[in-house]
Amino acid sequence: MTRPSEITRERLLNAAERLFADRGYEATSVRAIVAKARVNQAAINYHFAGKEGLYREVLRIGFRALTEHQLGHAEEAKAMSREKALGEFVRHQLRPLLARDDLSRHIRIFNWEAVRPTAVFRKLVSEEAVPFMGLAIDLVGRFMPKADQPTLTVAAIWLIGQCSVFVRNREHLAVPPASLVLDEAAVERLAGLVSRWAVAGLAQPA
Amino acid sequence: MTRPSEITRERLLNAAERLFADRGYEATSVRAIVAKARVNQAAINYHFAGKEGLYREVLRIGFRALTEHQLGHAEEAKAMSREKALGEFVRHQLRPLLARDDLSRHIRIFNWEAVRPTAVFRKLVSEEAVPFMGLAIDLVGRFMPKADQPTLTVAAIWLIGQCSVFVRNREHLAVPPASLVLDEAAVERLAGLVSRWAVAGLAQPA
DNA sequence: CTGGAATTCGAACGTTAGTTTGAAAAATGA
DNA sequence: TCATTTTTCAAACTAACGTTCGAATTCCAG
Repeated sequence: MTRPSEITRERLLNAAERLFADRGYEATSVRAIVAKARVNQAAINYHFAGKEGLYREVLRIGFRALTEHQLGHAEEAKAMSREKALGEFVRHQLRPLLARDDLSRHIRIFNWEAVRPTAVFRKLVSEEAVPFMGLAIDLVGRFMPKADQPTLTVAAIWLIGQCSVFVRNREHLAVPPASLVLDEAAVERLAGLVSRWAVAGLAQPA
Repeated sequence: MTRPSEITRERLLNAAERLFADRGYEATSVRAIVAKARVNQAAINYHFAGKEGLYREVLRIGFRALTEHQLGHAEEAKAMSREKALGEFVRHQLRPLLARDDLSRHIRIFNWEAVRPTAVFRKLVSEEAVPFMGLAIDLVGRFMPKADQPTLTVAAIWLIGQCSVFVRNREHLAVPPASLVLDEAAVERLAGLVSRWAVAGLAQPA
């Protein structure tokens, strides 16, 4: 096993993750990736058998990281009150508004996929079980113990959508007519507002 | 004034609107547009000075139609109870889930812009006053008479986002794990659910 | 060392994108 | 009708895209 090529692989994955998070899959060219990674043009095809292969790998890493992060907090969440648990969920979803870390980038990439799912993504979700939606369904289920499965599914999507609208429109919100300032305090307030609205909506008698 | 070319113009606008609504701006090629419109390749550049010019015109038409439609219902809305008004707003936003008419296509195009705003779109919203957001702010203001402007803005975005998540993810929702059937009855139920959740969230004491 | 495998490299390939061109055709007003 | 303008058309152009290629280089076990 020879692997000094690991450096090139790592550089490509790192550069690609950032560019895919910022611009989405289609708008990111392989030339931009190899330039940012400072490797040769043909490196992507050699190491990942093409742009799609590279993207698949980035998605896989994102999946793993996200579900691990969520599952890691799943136990704690069960111990919290349902209101507290929902607040944490919302705060986590709004994270990309401020942070520029790995987790935020993963969320942003999946936000791209929510708009125009690539074939790569579709295949991946069908192959790998995604406990993410399951977590959201469990969460809303604590507010609606008597609801049936379709209603819970809708409620979970509704909850996720409430957060993603802010994440996705981040650039939009900073300029008029919205003119939101998105500093740390503002995001904290935002998370508080959304949580309270969501709690009130879910907790009401059906 | 000579204008037998109006036919070509109209055909281009019609074909372009449908393709832009389905695939977004970038993914729609001029060759696909002229093929669907059954006109010559160079027609777009002759009549609209390029793909961007055509898109700008489609956006302008969409803006006008949407705001007219909203303003047309603004008077009626004021006469309704706030709950009824919000229900109508939600139902209108969810319209593209079922219908394939002009209005639905316009909404879908703006849903594309919500994800990756084009330069054309940015310029247009900065030039033309968009009373759309104002309507949503007025609506949520009826539930939160004491809230300040930033909170109202956030609330309006929140409300719009609740609907757009379903519109945007329509294809996604039909397959597992969500597996939603989106027939007329289901959309009606969905609008009812979202309305009630939103009302409960907004109406609660701050 | 050293020979064979792994990796890097620059150049080119074939395709598709939006746009431009200049001549042909159609429409218009005098 | 005729001279002029407007509109259509087929073809070519330039740029960017993802990919492929073969030679050059680097790596590592024997």
